[in-house]
Amino acid sequence: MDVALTLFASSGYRGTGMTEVASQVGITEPGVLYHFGTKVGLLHAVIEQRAKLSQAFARDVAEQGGLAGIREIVALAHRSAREPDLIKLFAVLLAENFEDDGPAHDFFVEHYRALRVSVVELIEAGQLRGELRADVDPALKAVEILGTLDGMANQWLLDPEAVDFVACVEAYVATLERDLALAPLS
Amino acid sequence: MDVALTLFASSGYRGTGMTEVASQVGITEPGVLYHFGTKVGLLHAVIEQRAKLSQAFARDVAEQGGLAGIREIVALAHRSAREPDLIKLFAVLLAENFEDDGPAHDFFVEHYRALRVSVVELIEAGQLRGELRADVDPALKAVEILGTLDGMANQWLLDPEAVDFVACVEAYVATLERDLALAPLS
DNA sequence: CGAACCTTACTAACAGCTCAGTAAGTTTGA
DNA sequence: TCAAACTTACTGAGCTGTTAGTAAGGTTCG
Repeated sequence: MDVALTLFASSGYRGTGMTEVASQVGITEPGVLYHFGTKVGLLHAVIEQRAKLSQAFARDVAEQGGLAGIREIVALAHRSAREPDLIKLFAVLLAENFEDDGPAHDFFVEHYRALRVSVVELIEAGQLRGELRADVDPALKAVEILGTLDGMANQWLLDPEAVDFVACVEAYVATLERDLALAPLS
Repeated sequence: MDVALTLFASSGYRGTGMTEVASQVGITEPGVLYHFGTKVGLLHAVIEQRAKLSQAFARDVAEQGGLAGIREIVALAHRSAREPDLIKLFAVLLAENFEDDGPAHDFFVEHYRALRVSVVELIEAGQLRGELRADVDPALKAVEILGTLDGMANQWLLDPEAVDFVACVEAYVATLERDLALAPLS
């Protein structure tokens, strides 16, 4: 599954053959199919394994709530920068599953809905506590925050020499703190 | 090329065969190859045609400079929402070309560098005019703005029922105006 | 005539997947 | 204790379908 992750991340689901997955683990192609049944089975096994970790982390961040939770995004960026293949996997597979009939379309729909719920809860907690300004729509802000992280990551994956992902996230989080906080800091 | 655009957008470059492109225009596969030589030739023809329009629009927006330019992003969002296939094409092909050896890797690297330069110039113009606050790094902000638009569009493409792209862009642009403007508006 | 445009026919490579068989290890029963 | 029965984890061969691309030939039009 580690091999499949790396190959799916670099060549996409459609672009990787079972023969290459098999040869990189030192067995034959039917040997891999014995364990996962089909290629889609392998895909599901890989993404579900990783998604559980990712969503659990998102829930932990959301539980902190408000400004503390937002500041945790920087830690998440540091962790992500150390695992570019994992970020690439999700970016590549997302784009391969925009269409309704993609092999992981439903997974990604649910995945992003769950992530948005986590962020919405984070913002609402901050608003109730009087920590964050009340005139921002949590639903719209959640799309913005998740989208910004994904979009900046995409530019970093494409051109790591030109884009410093961690620096971009730090600057964005600073903006969020400045804009979302109830009382201006400076 | 319109057919290829739609197919590349929905099935990706790797996922579309020349036979399907050909059949949808009513000729055979070698008939298509006669015009574009290879499949990569067709890809280049499609993306270069559309990229010229896209970059010209970005330059026009950037020329306005400062707050007026930022407000133009809303108009861009309205236009994009009417052409989901075009947005999907670039999102899908970007993800297929993260790797150095992708058939359009170099194009996308240059494309995003050019877009970032346009946004940097837009911000710097506003700062020189005293319209935008001077303590934001234009390079980092450019990655953020382009990334946010891409990332929000991705969520919209994946799940149009759950994500209202135009509303998200309007909210984000409002945030930008509030945060980037030198004097707070409210 | 001759160039533009397209067809039919083909090739070599590769895709996912099935099937039959096998070697090794584990469990069960007298 | 020893062997039969069964499970696990594969291999090798092969099936069917599809891929991009080529070679050669023919039609249409100026």
